[in-house]
Amino acid sequence: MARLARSSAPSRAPLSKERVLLAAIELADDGGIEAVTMRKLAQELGVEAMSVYYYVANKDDILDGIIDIVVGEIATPPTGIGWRAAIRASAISAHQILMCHPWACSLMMMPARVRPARVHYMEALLGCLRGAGFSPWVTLHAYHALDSHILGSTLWEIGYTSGAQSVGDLATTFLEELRLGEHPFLAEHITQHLEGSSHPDRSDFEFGLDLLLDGLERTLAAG
Amino acid sequence: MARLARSSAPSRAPLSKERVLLAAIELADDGGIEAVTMRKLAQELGVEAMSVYYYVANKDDILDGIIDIVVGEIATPPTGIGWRAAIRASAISAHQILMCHPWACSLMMMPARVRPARVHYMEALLGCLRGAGFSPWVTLHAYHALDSHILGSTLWEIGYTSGAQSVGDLATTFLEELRLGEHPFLAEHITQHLEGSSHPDRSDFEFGLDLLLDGLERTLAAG
DNA sequence: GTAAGATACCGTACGCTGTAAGATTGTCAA
DNA sequence: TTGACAATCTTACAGCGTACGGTATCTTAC
Repeated sequence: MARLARSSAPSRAPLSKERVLLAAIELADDGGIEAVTMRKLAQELGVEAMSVYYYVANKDDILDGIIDIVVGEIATPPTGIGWRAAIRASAISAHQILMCHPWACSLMMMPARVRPARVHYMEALLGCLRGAGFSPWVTLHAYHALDSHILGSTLWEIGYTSGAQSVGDLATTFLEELRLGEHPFLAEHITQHLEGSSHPDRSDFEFGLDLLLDGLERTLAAG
Repeated sequence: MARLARSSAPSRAPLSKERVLLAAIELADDGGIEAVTMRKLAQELGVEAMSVYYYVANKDDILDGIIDIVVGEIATPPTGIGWRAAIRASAISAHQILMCHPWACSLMMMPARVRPARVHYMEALLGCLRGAGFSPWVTLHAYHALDSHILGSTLWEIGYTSGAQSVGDLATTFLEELRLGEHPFLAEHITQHLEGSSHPDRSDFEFGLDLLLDGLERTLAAG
């Protein structure tokens, strides 16, 4: 009878840490990371707030968990296509994934948040660099340069694409508040952003990426 | 009499927006950005919480204000020493300033926070690039690549230097939780971080910076 | 001298947050 | 039937940003 009661009320699947984390991601995708509160999350799951704590230690555990799920979606550098193409593919994958979850970038910036999927990603990227013949020293810096570019550039892109309600609003804000007339180079820069992709072949992101890869390639050749 | 009463009670200087912001910076430097609450801030100023609102619109106004003060400390690219040396000097200045205010990096990542000092900084950097002969298109990407590197690398450095209470703690955490034995490249990477500066001449930060500058120099020559 | 108004600050209150502690219910084994 | 365990809920609390309105002091005009 009790068992039947449970199965006859399928409107609420049994909770699990995975279901909690997936609901949190959905909430964050919809309303930003500040929309992820324990009460809203519980409501989304058809449950009371404190019930969530049976599956997670605290809110930080949730944040750690959801960025690790996102990081897990990033393609690690594939083997057999050369280090440069492999790293390029992985970086572009990371950029794409992070653009789908605008909240993830700033969360990932906190270096404390290193969990299994990120460990796996880091290991793969570092291994790719070392395997390509880079010294441990160059590998250290190359990793950070790549990581910084991925997170930093994506963050800027998110800011420009999702931050403004309309192009007009943004332009007005800049013009009035920031006295853009007195800042011609900044005006040019913002115009470029507002006009969208500035180049047919290569995105903003890829330009900076190739700049780094070129530099690394030359470092490797100079050995 | 009343005027005398005020001047005879010099224990509390009159409030001002500047005093509020400076107190907020001090609070953030000491206890991280989460230590900056309206009540603690007011207490620091010898005042009640709501009094602060006479000088700032809301808490976001404070956050905007304090990062703009920090950005204002960054040296813009000096003139007369060539674009490369100028940008290098400015980037190193930014890195140093941001390392002194560990909370500032993640705050700056939010692209909404663009206020006068940052406008001035952006204009100077963009102008330096354009003046060096870079096209608007390359300048756009160069700016983002440099900005990403400054914020991203500094953020990593902050995480490694201020995040862990002790080297032992950190190593133990990684070893046990992240199964570092199964991740040799990551283990190598972390060891490099824990051993401190990996190169006598050039810091971690400068290596990635020079990688970018090299790439830009070549782009300019190939122009 | 006195009234009016501006300036600077404070008290109270509200709705929100994360979460500690303990009660309650459902399920199953002995 | 009894007890143990797992899963969930109830209640409560301290802290957060801040809306609203009050109060004391200073400035100015008449």
